[in-house]
Formats: sequence, C-alpha cells, structure tokens
Amino acid sequence: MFDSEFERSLFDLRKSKLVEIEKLGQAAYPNQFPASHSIPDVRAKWGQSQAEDLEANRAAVSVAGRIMAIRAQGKAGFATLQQGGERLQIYVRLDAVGEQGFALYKLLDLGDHIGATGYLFRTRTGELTIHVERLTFLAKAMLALPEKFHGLADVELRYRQRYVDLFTNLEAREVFVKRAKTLKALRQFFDDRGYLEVETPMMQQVAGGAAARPFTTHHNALDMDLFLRIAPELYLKRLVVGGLDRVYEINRNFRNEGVSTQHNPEFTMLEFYQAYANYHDLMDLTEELIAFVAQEVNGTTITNFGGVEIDLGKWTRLTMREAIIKWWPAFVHPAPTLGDLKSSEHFFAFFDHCIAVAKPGVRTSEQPALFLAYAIGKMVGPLHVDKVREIPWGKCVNALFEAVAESSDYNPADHLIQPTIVHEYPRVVSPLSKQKPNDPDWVERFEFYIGGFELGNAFSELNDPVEQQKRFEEQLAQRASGDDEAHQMDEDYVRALAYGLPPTAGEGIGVDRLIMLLTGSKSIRDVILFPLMRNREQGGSD
RNA sequence: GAGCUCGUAGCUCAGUAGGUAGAGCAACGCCCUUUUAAGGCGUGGGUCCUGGGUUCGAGCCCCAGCGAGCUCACCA
Repeated sequence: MFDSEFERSLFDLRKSKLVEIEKLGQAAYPNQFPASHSIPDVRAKWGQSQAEDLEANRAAVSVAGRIMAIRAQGKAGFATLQQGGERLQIYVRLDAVGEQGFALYKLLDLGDHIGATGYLFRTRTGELTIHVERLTFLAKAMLALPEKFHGLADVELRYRQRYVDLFTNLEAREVFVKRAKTLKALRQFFDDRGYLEVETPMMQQVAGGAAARPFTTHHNALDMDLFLRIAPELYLKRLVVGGLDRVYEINRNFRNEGVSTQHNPEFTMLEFYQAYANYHDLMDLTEELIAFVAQEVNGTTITNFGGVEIDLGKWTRLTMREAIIKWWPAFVHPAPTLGDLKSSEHFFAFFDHCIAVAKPGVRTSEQPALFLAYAIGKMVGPLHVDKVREIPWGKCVNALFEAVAESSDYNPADHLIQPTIVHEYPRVVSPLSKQKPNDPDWVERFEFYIGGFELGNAFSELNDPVEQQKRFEEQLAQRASGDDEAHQMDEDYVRALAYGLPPTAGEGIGVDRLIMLLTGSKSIRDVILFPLMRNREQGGSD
C-alpha cells in the first residue's frame, strides 16, 4: 500500500490526528451526514444571489464534501469543499464554531471529508461561502493528494488510480458523466422506437458475428471451453427469428488483439436489429441517432475533435467504389474507373493493363500494379504481383479502399473526418450480409466513419440458410488457408435461419468511440474508467 | 508486433560540460479573524525505474530489461 517512507509516516501522523479528533467528541468514521443540499444544489440556487440578498434572507445550509484547498489564518480560516463535481468555499472562525470546532478545523487535511453547517454569505471578493457554525468530521485522507494546481498529470497514474484522477481532475469526471448521458440517450432513442433491450450470452461456444480473435475461458462443472464473445450479432438475430422484431443490446465485447488509442480489449458495443427494414433504412436511422445523441449530451451537433470542428448532423454518403476513385492518390496512374471495380473480370483486366503499361524505373508507390499488390498485401500478408490473381477480387477492392481511404499512408488526413457513410461492400468480406438483388457480388452493407475512424457497421441481414451455410463454408476455407480471423461455422445459427428470419437490417456501433467524439477525447482510454494496463509489479514478458 | 519519446521527493517539474541532487506544491513547527495557486519565518523528505558496463567519478554516456505515451500494423 505504501510507496515510500514518506507515505508511511504521513499515514501514522494522520492516525494520531484521528485519535485527537475522537477526543473532540467526533467519530473517526461516522455512518452518515444529513446534508440539506448538495454543492451543485447550492450553486444552482444561490449562485446568482447578491451579498445583500444573502444578508437579508439568511439561507441556512448543510453540505458535505471533500477538502480540496485549505487556508488557515490564525483564529479563522477557509477551505474549499468539492462534491458532486462542483466546489464551494467555507469560512470557519473561532468565535463562530467555538474552541472545539476550531480545534477540529486545525486537525483537518487536504482530502478529508467533512460536513459544514451554517449560512451563506459573500466574501469581500464576492465568493459565495458558507459561514460555518458547526463542523462535522466525516472521513480522513490518510495519503497525500496530488499537487493542487496541476492535479494528477501523469497519464499512467491517471488510468491506474482513476479514483484519484476523478476527484482531482474534474474534466475527467465530466467525460464519464457524458458517457452516462450517452448511454441514456441511446436507450431512449431505441426505447422510443419500440426496440426491446435484451442481454445475450457473453460466454459463447462459438465466437461469431465478427472477424476477431477471442479470449478463451473454461467452465469447470460442465468441463466446457468457452469464448468471451466478440459480438452479440448471431444471438440477436436468433431473437428476431423468435419474433422480437426490434431488439438492441448495449454491452461489452472482448477481442484478443492489440491496444491502441482506438482499441481496448474489452469495449462497449451497441447492436440493434430491425425486422422488415433494409440497410437504407438504417442509414437514415443512423444519421438521426448520432445527431440525437449529440443534442442530448452536448446540446449541439457540433463537436471539436483533434482541433477540427465536426458537425454530427451533416453527412455524406458514397459507395466503396466511389470512395476509392475519389481518394485515389494522384501520383498512381492509370487510375481505375467505376467500371474497373465492378466485377472480378473488369478488375483483373484493369490489373493486367496496369502491368502492361508499367514502366521500369518508376517508384513502387507510383506503379499501379505494384501499388495494388502492396495495398492488398497489407490486408492478406506480403504479396508478389504475380499472386494478386489468387486473391478474391472483392478482398482486393476492400483492401484498396482501406489503403486509399483509411490508411494514413495515402490518406491526406482529411478523409472520413466529417460524418461519412460508405456503402456497397464486396460479398467475400461480408459473410453475414445480404447480396444486392441484381448484383450478387456486392452486398447491402455500409460502415460509417467520423473523426477518421470507423464507428459502425450495418447491413441487410442474410436470411437464406442455404446461402448462409455456403458463406460459412467459404469462411472455413479461408480459415484453413491461414486466416485465423475468418468466421467460424455456427450450425445452430443456420438452423435458426431455417425457421425463417424475416427481412431484417442490423447495425453495430462502437460506443466508446462515439463517446470519444462527443467528449473530444483522443484516446479510448480516456473514456474507459479502468482501461487494461500491464501488471506493474511482475512485469510482462511480451 | 515495429518505430519514436519519456521514467529525478507524495504530486508538478528543473538538473548546465560527466564532478557528492534542486524548486514549487504537499508535510512538520511558529505567526496571521474575508483568503482563494493566501502570505511570512523555520524544518524534514531521494534505491535519480531496474540490472549490467565505460570512467578516478554516472541522474547525465553505452547495453539489456521493466513500465508508460504517441505513431504505425490488426480491428470497432
């Protein structure tokens, strides 16, 4: 518990102060304190009152709070109490609280919790202050608080000791208040539209519904290996089969992958499904949802993220193919046309053309053929130009999109910052989505991006059990050829579809990332109360 | 997993050229009855992240490790 001799001796000193406090007739750890107002209440009610009003109509209040500043001046003194995320000053003078009361004041330390009973007034400098008539000791801080002006600034300590961060950095507290408001607004939005909130298993025998590596665990009594879920998707659609036409779930997903400013191994996901709707309906709903939540949380759809103003009420939509063409790097030519990306045949014809016109001596990044191989290689592993034809063209197109629009290699940093919906995805990268009626190589799917990262993924759900079985088999083949994030087979899910899933559209939204946008937080760790950290004592081996 | 940067008192940070470690806040003692990053006088407090190495001498230079931040990769 102690980091140093300094802390140990401080702790011992505070213990002896507690004994002195008990001698004054106060309990060291009392059980309650009947405050008349919270500090935010007091500020809301009397924050604007003038000194004369407070004198004429004396307001008796009793508040509790933690001492964040204390300034003794001989036979009087001030302290600043903090509670409910706000602060209020108290004024304690010997002739008002008596010998015992003032003796208690002198035994107080930064961080202590106290109750203050008295009446409100304004000091010479105009600060709203409680003129204390009775002090009540509530609990002692046995350890030293961080520096009062800078607060706790060490990022690592802020995450590891969030309990200190929360009361020393009120901006940190505000982020989590907004987090709660966000969750409330999301629920309200769906409740108002007749969606039922449900909870599906977090421990699953088949970790499906997304492409990610799972955590494994074990149930002893049943002697059964289980995975922590990577997505609730397949269970939610089983519920739609069961006749729950509109469902949503907000809860944790677990993915056994790296951490970054945008990834925490456990993160909060919103997923919702709506029968008789398709992905176009969800595009509209998404735009409405994000604007609604922004209004509820911030009172405006404008948010500032990384120095850029983003309007969460203004959206653009474009197809994946349009996005590739729009953001194709100028120095790579020839550039593809919409037609070149339309089908496998057209795409590989374009690819062959790129090889044919390739000039020796031109930099790799400016050679379309090599650029394609490089871009695709980023997705499937390093790739020689000759091998590109072995990759399903849909994967190639998806890889191009990621290289050109998402990756920072070619992205001039202004892509996908303002709210953008990218729709029409290749079938091979979307094992659970429904094909476009007249174009079975493409599926009815969209993702949306804000602030430079992906926030959500949605599609018209594939509800043909025969096709679904086939897609799972395609995935198994990719898995066999080394893609360990390819989807697993879920027989029971196919059986559920066989009972009949109505036409349905579904969507998943990364809630932590949404909160990052709404609070201007650059790291996901700033919106998660206790982000995962390496064990400090033992140290990791990798 | 890779690259870059960082780790000095409880906290926030300095630390010159390699020459026996500093400030402010916090703590302790004293003074002070409208202060607010209160003020004044005085005192105590350090495995300089860890382990090696170079050197007469290392907080500083070199190597390895641990932890963190950022960027990239993977994903939402």
